[in-house]
Amino acid sequence: METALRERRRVQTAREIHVAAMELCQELGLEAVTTEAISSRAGISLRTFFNYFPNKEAAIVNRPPEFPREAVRVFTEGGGTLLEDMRGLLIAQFIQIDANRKLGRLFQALLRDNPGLQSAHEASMRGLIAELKAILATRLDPDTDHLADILAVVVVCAIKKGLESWILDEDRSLSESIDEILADLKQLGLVLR
Amino acid sequence: METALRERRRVQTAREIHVAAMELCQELGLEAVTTEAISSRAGISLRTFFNYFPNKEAAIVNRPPEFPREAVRVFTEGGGTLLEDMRGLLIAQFIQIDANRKLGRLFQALLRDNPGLQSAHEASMRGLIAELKAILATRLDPDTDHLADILAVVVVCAIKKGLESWILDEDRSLSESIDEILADLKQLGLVLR
DNA sequence: GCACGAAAATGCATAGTGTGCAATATTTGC
DNA sequence: GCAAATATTGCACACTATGCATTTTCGTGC
Repeated sequence: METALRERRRVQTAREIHVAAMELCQELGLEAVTTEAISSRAGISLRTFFNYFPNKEAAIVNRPPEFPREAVRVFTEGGGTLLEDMRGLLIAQFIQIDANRKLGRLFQALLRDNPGLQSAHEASMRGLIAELKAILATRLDPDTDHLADILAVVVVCAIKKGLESWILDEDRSLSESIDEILADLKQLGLVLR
Repeated sequence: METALRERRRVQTAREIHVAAMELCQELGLEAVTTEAISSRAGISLRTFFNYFPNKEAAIVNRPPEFPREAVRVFTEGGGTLLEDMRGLLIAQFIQIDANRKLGRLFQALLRDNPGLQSAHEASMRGLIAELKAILATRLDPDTDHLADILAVVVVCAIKKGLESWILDEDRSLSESIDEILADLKQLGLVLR
């Protein structure tokens, strides 16, 4: 267990920086936040901040949670249609966000109020898109597998939309939002015919 | 015509900065390029550089050409299916790029070789997506108009893919690439059913 | 032509960013 | 406890980006 503990500590530190960054952004607005202030609140040196994140935007945005391995396995082996099986994948993903609903809500608010976060957000989404692309590729026929990346973009875009409406609305249930996303995708299929 | 001349001059200066930035990026790689060097090569002061662009990435990426007004009008009034009429829109857009094919090719190469340009590129694409969203909204039924933004994302993503393969391949014709884009979109419609 | 005013370019000062490097501190396996 | 690996930190430094005051340029009306 050499790495396991250190790894956990690193994750913990990254999280503390992330939370400090988000709080400061909420209090002062993105422009007024400095890496210095973030480091100070997180209880680390400025230099250490840059060991964890390349800039303040990245610290605020952090990374979206990965798709859970188990859900990915079920999806790749899944027996339903693509969209049906996607439902399980999305639920597994959303559950992780739901677990930190408070931070999630805060982040969505920051994103809405600070346009300067968009680029960093999209950068972090690229990772998710790449992941999803690989997952989708396992389910696509040889004649449609070149669509994997564009399909991944579509789904992640839909997820973003779903998150926006879900996380800002207290009364919205998880499955409600997901079914809305899937309905949108199905409808998109019709429009593109 | 007080502004017209000045406006043209501004556009010209912006273009000179843009070209200088691209050349330097090609010669030295993104990391080694400084705003100072760009300004110097463009024959302006560093301070003036920041009157035109917020950072070096933006100068290299510049902005994609807008959809030509006339083509937009034809599209919104168009009598064919969505995808059929989109063809005209894409052709009008690609023609503008074709007019500066050399710079376009250079830019695609820079984008491929310098991952640090991705964020700035996507930022510039957001403008195009917003534009396209508004255009598409004019053609969508009330029951599908909430799909305008996701549809715009899909199309722009397809355009990006088309550009990548088109602009890097000497022998590829404009309409060939566009038809490939449209075929992809149609196929995507099937996959999403 | 010429003077006026708007727009653009510039110089300067300054706060903030991000990285390399070397020194120090901490943790881990033994 | 000790040695190796890993993490944190301080420092120096080059670069980024902006506000502000000044100068330059240029189109306009006389």
